Amino acid sequence: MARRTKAEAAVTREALLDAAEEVFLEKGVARTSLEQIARHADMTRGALYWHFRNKADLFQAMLQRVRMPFQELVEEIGDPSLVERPLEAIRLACLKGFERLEQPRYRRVHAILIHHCEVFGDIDPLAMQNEMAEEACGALVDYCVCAARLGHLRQGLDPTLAGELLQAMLGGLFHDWLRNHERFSILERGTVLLDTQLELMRAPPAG
Amino acid sequence: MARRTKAEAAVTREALLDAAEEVFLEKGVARTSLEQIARHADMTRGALYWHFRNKADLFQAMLQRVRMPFQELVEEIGDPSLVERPLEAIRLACLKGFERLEQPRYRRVHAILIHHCEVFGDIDPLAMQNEMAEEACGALVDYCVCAARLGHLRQGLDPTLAGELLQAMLGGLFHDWLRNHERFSILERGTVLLDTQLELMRAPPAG
DNA sequence: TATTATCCATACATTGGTGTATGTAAAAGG
DNA sequence: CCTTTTACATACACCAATGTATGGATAATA
Repeated sequence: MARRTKAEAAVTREALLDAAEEVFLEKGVARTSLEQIARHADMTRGALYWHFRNKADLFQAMLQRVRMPFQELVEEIGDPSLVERPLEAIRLACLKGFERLEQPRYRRVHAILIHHCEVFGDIDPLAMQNEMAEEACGALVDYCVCAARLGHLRQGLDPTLAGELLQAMLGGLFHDWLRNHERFSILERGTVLLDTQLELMRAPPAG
Repeated sequence: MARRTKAEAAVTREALLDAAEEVFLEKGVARTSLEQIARHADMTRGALYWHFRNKADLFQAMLQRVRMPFQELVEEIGDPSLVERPLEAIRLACLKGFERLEQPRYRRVHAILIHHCEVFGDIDPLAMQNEMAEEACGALVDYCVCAARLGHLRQGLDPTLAGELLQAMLGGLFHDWLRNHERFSILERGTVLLDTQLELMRAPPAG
């Protein structure tokens, strides 16, 4: 067969990553061979081994396409007045995250990372999950501490505990949804649950 | 070698299950061979294949030792007055669950099911997780509906949403703890988080 | 006590997957 | 236009794991 141009090669690489997402999600990472991925992309293992060193390398490249740190979500909103309304910042950032998660690529890759892969090679999925959770948790606690200083939190509610409650609730929702995304929309249910929880934690209007 | 007595054979079976727990948790289910499990129990694959048909059969037997349905926890408390205090029933049942999860066997097997195995053979871990989550969620919602009827829930708080919030929060805590149980005690942090959340959802004392 | 079934160890055949080596035709680059 | 490199396909050697077949020694049991 003829050699492909650079652009075509890039397309091939993306196609291999797309195929990896689909097959990983369906069969699990451990049970899918590189042969299955290659055939699913109408390629051979030769193409796969040219673009990636092995399965672990392919896996990391797949993750690289769906990075979504919590802080960036807040910054993307681009509303400077949110500094004075930390609870609203949490709300909008979470909604932005929900929306992004409903894109097939984000949903699939996160589902693979959390529910469809084990340790293999030099890949430790739990370490990656820990990193992401730490980032999100730390930010939420910080925002809650800030909210408490501004008197936005219900009296007597420890701000750290408030942040950890949010972290736990969002994490549980996240895991539950990724387990079977067809049961409900994370954007719809997430919005309702988040608003309810924030309402419980918010200081009642003065007067 | 000599044939073992029935009691010795039972001990062998348990030893194989214990070994499976430890190796599964350390290496992941997919990456551990039956040979590794057998050697870790000072046995050979011969013993393993005599007691279990294959890895999937061994896996199911391992799960069988740690069943913990939510309703049983409530019944085990054996306090009939809890019918009139559904929020307290939730609280005590969760605390009982936390305590049980700190036993190595429960912790290990649940960690394996949730974080260290993929689909294999006729085993679908996600389906099992779904079953357990459904049980717990349904019960929590029911208890919250009951609490609302008794006027124990904060005014304006939808009882179904309250139950789903609890479900999400507990699930998130559960997953987070199983990911790395050395970071904190689920009994301690779970108690604090649960009490905080219940306090937020409880109707303020009249008057 | 003779027989049978049990409990396991050992040995073997088979297979699916990996990594690499080699082939090759065209695109890049001068 | 010529050479080199690229972007794969094909082929091969290797290994680890599985399942089963067989062997053997004793507990169970009648």
